[in-house]
Amino acid sequence: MKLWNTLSGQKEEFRPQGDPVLMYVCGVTPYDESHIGHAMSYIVFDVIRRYLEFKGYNVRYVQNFTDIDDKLINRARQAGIPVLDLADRFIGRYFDDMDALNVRRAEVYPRVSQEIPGIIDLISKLEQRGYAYPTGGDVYFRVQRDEDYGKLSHRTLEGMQAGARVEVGELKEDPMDFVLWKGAKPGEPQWESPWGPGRPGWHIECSAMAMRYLGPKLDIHGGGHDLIFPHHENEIAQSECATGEAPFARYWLHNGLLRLGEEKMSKSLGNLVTIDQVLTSHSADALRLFVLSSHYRGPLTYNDEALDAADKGADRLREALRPADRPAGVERLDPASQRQRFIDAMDDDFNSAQAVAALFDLARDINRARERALYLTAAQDTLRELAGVLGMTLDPQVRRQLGGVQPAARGSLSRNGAGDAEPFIDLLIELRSNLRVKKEFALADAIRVGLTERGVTLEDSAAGTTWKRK
RNA sequence: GGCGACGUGGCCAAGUGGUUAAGGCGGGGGUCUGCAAAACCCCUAUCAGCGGUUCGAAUCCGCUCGUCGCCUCCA
Repeated sequence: MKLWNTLSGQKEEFRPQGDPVLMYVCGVTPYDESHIGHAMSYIVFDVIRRYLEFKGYNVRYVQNFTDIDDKLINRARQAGIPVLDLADRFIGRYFDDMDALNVRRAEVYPRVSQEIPGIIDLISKLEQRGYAYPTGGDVYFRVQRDEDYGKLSHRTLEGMQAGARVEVGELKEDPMDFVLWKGAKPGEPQWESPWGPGRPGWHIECSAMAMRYLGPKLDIHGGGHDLIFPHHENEIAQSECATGEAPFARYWLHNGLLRLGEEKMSKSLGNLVTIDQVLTSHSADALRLFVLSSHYRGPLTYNDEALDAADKGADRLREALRPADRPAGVERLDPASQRQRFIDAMDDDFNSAQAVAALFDLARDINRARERALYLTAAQDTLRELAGVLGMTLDPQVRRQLGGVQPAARGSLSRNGAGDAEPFIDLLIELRSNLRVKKEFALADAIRVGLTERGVTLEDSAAGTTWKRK
């Protein structure tokens, strides 16, 4: 199994240190709703985790919440509520979204606000080793002392300082030095420390939390492409300088960024579509299919038409899981070759696009075999299993749930069906079936047309009539 | 300015030296069906442009054009 390592800039054979595989993925700063760029990232790492488990690894998966941060503090001030209350609120929303996307939970979700002692220890260690210095109430990391600084993002200090946007902080020894501890300002959350009251800087928390829950050497560290610099670069610097051990993480994995139109979707640009909004009109499987139909490292452009297409595709896969409508003969459809294609694709740096193609081909094989009355169950089990590795449920009920489902009601409705219309739809179908038996097709067709106009599509088969939302 | 990525059919998107360039969506034709829907079958590309390397390139190299990302908070 090979994966692309941002650190080396090439594909490498995956060799974890041991069992379980230690995996850390940077989480969100919970100051607002999550958007589909977040969905993309966490779907990608969810699939990576699921695939590792499929391959027989145990995975210890940790994801953080950065619940102390400038934006969070500002938002909380605007809203007139405590910072951690605001964080709690959006952490709750985050879990709702991830659950709706069928993203499996991490084993631990450490929060900065609860990890302060570990952070202070880490900064102290850096200070003792000469990698950190206090000044004006803050503590900075001394990049000049770290010979390897820039190795993840593949740039040099000289190259970065040539950038016009670097501002020289008056108290910093070097413009590229970054803050480990911020001195307290009035009205902000603060903790006591050897350098006076304050709060952690942005990058140190991930080092502290990753090391506390996974130890000084991770197998996989993941996040969005936009975290490579400065966040992950700084994480490496802090961690390796503090422990004296390298590498901090053996494999650095980064997903490409989601774009809306010609720009990256981001909170600061304000051009975002929330996960909640997308799931109002598209299934979670469709969103996953959309994300996984292209390679995780490349950029992906969101548009609603693409999601519509993904919905149709997801429907096609669901369709193949329908039970056989005739008794099967002795001949059996063997899914082994498509299964192998799927594995070969995923083994090659998680090439989910090709894996998805294998799934669609398997679906076609099943549909063909159905017409020839072959034994389908084994192949359908394989399709369900492999789709499951990609986190897709292919739940046949899903098509009934979309449309007219309000976001607020999503949580409850997603468990038990379409809501109020369902019994009436069933009644109309029963009526229509009776009319068809009597060959009163004009009336029967009128019912079908009427339902179609209201977004309900009927499908007749030997086994009876089924329906789904458009 | 520095570093990097990308440009494949109507749309989305795999493929990074060599049999017929995956797959999805869309479109056209057909089979099945009372008619539909679904499914199945057939058709729908020579890979931004130019030049080079090679027996052979979408795939390697150079240039041009275009798009995007990072260098500041960001998944």
